[in-house]
Amino acid sequence: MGMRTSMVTEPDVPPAELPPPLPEPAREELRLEVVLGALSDPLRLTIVRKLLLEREAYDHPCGWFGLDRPKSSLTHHFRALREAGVLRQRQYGLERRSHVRTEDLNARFPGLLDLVADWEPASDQK
Amino acid sequence: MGMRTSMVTEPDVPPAELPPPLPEPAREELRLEVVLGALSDPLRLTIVRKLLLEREAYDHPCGWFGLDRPKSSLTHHFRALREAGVLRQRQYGLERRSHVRTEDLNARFPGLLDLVADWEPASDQK
DNA sequence: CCTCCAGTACGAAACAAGTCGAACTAGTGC
DNA sequence: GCACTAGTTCGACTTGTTTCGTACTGGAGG
Repeated sequence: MGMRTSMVTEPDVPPAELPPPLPEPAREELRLEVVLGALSDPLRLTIVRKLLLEREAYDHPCGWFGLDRPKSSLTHHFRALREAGVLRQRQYGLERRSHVRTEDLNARFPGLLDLVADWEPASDQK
Repeated sequence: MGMRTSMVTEPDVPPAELPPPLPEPAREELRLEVVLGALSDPLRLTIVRKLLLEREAYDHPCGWFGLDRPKSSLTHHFRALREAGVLRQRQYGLERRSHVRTEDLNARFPGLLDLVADWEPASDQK
C-alpha cells in the first residue's frame, strides 16, 4: 500500500481490491483427520451446509447465520473451521466474511462437501 | 435356545452359523457427525484404512493390526468405530473380528470410504 | 472525539476423549 | 481342572473441547 498518491491510471489489482484472507492452511497442508474433526460438530456442519446451499453473494458475514449463541462461541467455531481449512475468512471493514474453500476441498477430498450439503440435522438439534 | 436335542436334519441357518454382530446402529440410524467424529482420529483412520486396503479374509481379529498400544486402548477405539457404525464386530470364539460396513456407509455417505482409503498418515504419525 | 457495533481475546468452568495399568472374563487345549 | 490367551471393564489421570461472560479492538458515522 501507499506509493501511489498521484498520476496513476492503470489498474493495480485486477478485480476490486480483495482483502487478504486470514491465516489458513494451504491446500497441500489440508489433513483429512483435521477436516473431519472440524466437521464432526452439528453447529459447524450447520454453518458449512448453510454456506454451501445459500451461497448467494459469494461470502457472508459471521453474524448472518441465525445462530443464537454468544459471539465468543461463534468466533471459536468459525476459527476452528478456518484453521482446519474448511472456510476462508476475509476482513471487510468491520465484519469478517466467510466462504467455503470448495475448490481446495474438492481437489483434496472429493465428495466430502456433497456429504455436508446432503446432511440433515437430527430432530433434537439445538 | 435348546428345544432341539434330537432327530433334526434340516439346516437351521443358511450358510455357516455366523455369530451375531455386537450391538451397532442400524443403517438408517447412522449420523454423519458421529461417523466423521469417529474418523477424525489418526489411529482409527489407520484401522479403517487397513481394513479397506488389505481386506483378504473378510474380517480380521482385533490384534491383527500392528498397533502397539495397550489392549484397553484398542478396545476403546474399536468400540468407538463400532458404535459410530463404521465397523461391524463379531465374536468368533475367543477373538472379536471386525470389518468395515462398506455397504451401509456407501449407501448413506457415498464417497466417504474412498477418502479414508486414500488417506495417508502424517509423517509424525505415532 | 465520541459512540456504536462486529467481532476478537482471555480466562474459567464443565465436560468429553484419549491413555493406560490392573484386575477380570471366557474360549481352547492339554 | 489348569494354564494360556484375546479381549473387556473399571478407574484414574491427563489432555483437549465446548461454552460463555467480560473486557477489549478497531472501523464507520455523526
